[in-house]
Order: sequence, then structure tokens, then C-alpha cells
Amino acid sequence: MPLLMLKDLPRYECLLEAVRHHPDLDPSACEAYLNLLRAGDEAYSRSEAFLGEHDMSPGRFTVLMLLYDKLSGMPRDQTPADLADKAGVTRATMTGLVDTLERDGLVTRQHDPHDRRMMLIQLTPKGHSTLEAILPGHFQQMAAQMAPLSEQERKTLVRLLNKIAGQTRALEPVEASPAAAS
Amino acid sequence: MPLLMLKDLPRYECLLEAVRHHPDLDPSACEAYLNLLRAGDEAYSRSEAFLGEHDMSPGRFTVLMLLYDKLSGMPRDQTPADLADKAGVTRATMTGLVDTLERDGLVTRQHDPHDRRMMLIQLTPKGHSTLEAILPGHFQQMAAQMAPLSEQERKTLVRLLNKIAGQTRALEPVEASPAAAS
DNA sequence: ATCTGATGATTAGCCTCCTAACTACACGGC
DNA sequence: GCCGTGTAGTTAGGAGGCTAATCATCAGAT
Repeated sequence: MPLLMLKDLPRYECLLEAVRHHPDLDPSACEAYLNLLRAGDEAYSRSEAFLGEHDMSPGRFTVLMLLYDKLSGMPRDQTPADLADKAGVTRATMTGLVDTLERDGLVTRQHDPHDRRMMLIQLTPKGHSTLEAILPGHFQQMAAQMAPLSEQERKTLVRLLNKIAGQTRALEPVEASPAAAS
Repeated sequence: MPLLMLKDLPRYECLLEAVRHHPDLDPSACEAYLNLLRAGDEAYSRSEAFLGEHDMSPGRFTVLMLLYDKLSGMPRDQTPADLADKAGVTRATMTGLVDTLERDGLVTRQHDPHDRRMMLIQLTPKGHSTLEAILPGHFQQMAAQMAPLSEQERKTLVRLLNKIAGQTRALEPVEASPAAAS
């Protein structure tokens, strides 16, 4: 998410000042929200840059991880629909990701023998070794970014983030006012 | 940041298991990292959906906010370069954002009388009223998403997120190994 | 046996952002 | 006064996501 947050967040005094004109503004909520977006964006951008050094995009990396068995314990091949669902993208997007991975020889596509509508995607040896070449650095990136936090602080952070994520999902139906439904 | 994180994050036991194969994996760091990305992404997506109802994108909204004086206390017009810098996008991207906003009549472009290289972007009355129509709902969105957190928890969250963001910026030069510099 | 509806994958076209190349203008040395 | 250098803004082209429409296949009803 490259945008919506400013490079320099407004100071808290400015938020307090702004409440006078905008009674709906909750200063502490706004501050927490903006900091969440910024921290998430910076962490994401950094991983994206790291993956980019290995000719890898976040999307393609996610697909390889889903096909990689050592972490998840599910060694079998998966369909594009499964992968799209787990990765949180549309099937159309997954088609494009698999196209690129197949072109680079990291995965193969095969028809499911029992249902010819479905494809089975599997990791090639090259895909496997490519992933294992990237993973140590990826894990080190995560560890380095979280290094300033103690174990206790990490647990607290996860707890607070889960409260927010749960709330966000609970609110989900965002379409209330048919304002610009064109 | 639509991708890189899974819809369902791996359980903590799986991470502990995975350490056996990947000594670089720090389970608590990984868990905190994945939760940060997911919470940030969900909050962002929700705001994006809300803005979309008003024919507004995060980028265009950010530009309007930067030109809006009541929050920042800087009433004067700004150049595209300023705006790009504050919004954290390239100047080329800012050109596109201003193009759209100008087409919709929300901002105007004028040449700086003292330096004809520069443009001055200013909010039109229509831009002003459009923004003020969106802001209350936007602030309510933020408040609703942060509602489960107490004031104390919000302060803790901001403190922890700032530690991470500071660390991420400190690590910044990500290009260490010329692996796939093609 | 065939038609109908559902499901999986793909294609086509759009939006937003990016980098890189280009144009227009300002300023300082000669 | 002219020319090279630097700066502001724009244009052109690419990557990655999305939605909507299309094609292929299966499964069940007639």
C-alpha cells in the first residue's frame, strides 16, 4: 500500500487542534491508525525490495511458499483456485503469477487426471532450490526488523494487532451509502 | 500491499516446527511480522474501499489532504514536487494524480509567477467541499477500527510500531548482495 | 443420451503506481 | 549576451493487481 499515509505523520498537537473542526476525529485512534499503516508499508516495501534482488515479487514468492512443503506439512500439489484462495488474490491474478513462474521453470502445470477442468501446480526442483536460496535472507529480514522488540513486546504487539484485525473483519460490509455507485 | 501475506497465517506450532529446517527463522519475529502486514493491509483495504465509494483513491485523497489547510496550518498552495515529497510518491505519479483531480475540478494548476518552471496547485471550492463531505466518514472508519483498543493500548501500540519503523529505516540500504542484478 | 447449470481456468481491458527519457525554464561563468 | 548545468514537470512504457466476460469440463435431471 504505497499511499494514503504521509511521509511525516502529523504531530499529535495538530490532531488535537483539528478536533475543533472535525468532531468525528479521535486523535488517539488516528495516531494509532496512521502509525499502523506506515509501519506495515515500510516493512512490506523492505521485503519487496529484498525479494526484487532475487527476481522475485511478493506474489510469486507467496505462491512458491504455498507449494513448499517443509513449512506447512501438506506435500501435495494444489490447484490455482486453492492457491488464489490461500494467497488472498483472484483466480485471474493467480493465472498470471503461475504463468510467470512456469515460464521461469519454477513450477509446472498439469491437468488433474480425475477432473480435466482443474490444473495441478507443482514446484520443480529449480523452484525448490530457488526458494531455499531466498528463505534464509528473508527470515533474517524479518528478524532484523523485529529485533528492537523483546519477546514480551512481540506478544503484546500480536495481541493488539489481532484485536484490530478482528474488528476490521467484523465491520467488513463497508458499502452502506450508495453515494457514487455510478 | 495486497500480497506477501497469507489469508490464514501459519499457526505458531508450525513456525516452531519449521525452525528445525530453517535456523534463521525467528518464530516470534515472524509471527509479529506477519500480523503487522496483515493488520496493515486490512486497515488499508478498508479505507480504500470507503474512499472508493466517493470516487476517490488513496492517492488523490492524500493530495487533497495535503492541500487542505485546517489540519496542517499551512494555507498556501504547493508545488507538485512538494506534494510528491510529502506524499511519498514520485513526481511522475503526482502529475497523474493532479491530472485526474484537475479534470474533476477539485484542484487547479497555475504557473508560479516568479519561476515559470514551477506549478502551483490549489484546492478549488469544489475540492474543499468534496473533502469535507468525505472526512467525517473517514474519521469514523479510523475510530471504528481502533475501537477495541483502550487509550493505554493505543499508546503502547504506537510505541511498538515506532520502534519497528525506526529500525526499518535504520536498516534501509537493502542492497547488499548483487545476486540477481541482471 | 442429452441438455442445463455449476465450477475451474483463462483472457481482455482497466487502474494505480513505478522508472527512464524528455521538454521547459533559471542561473552562473565566460 | 550566450552556454552549460541543474531543476520542475510531463510523457512513454512496464509491472502487478482487479473485474467482467469467455471457454472447457463435470454432474445431475429429463
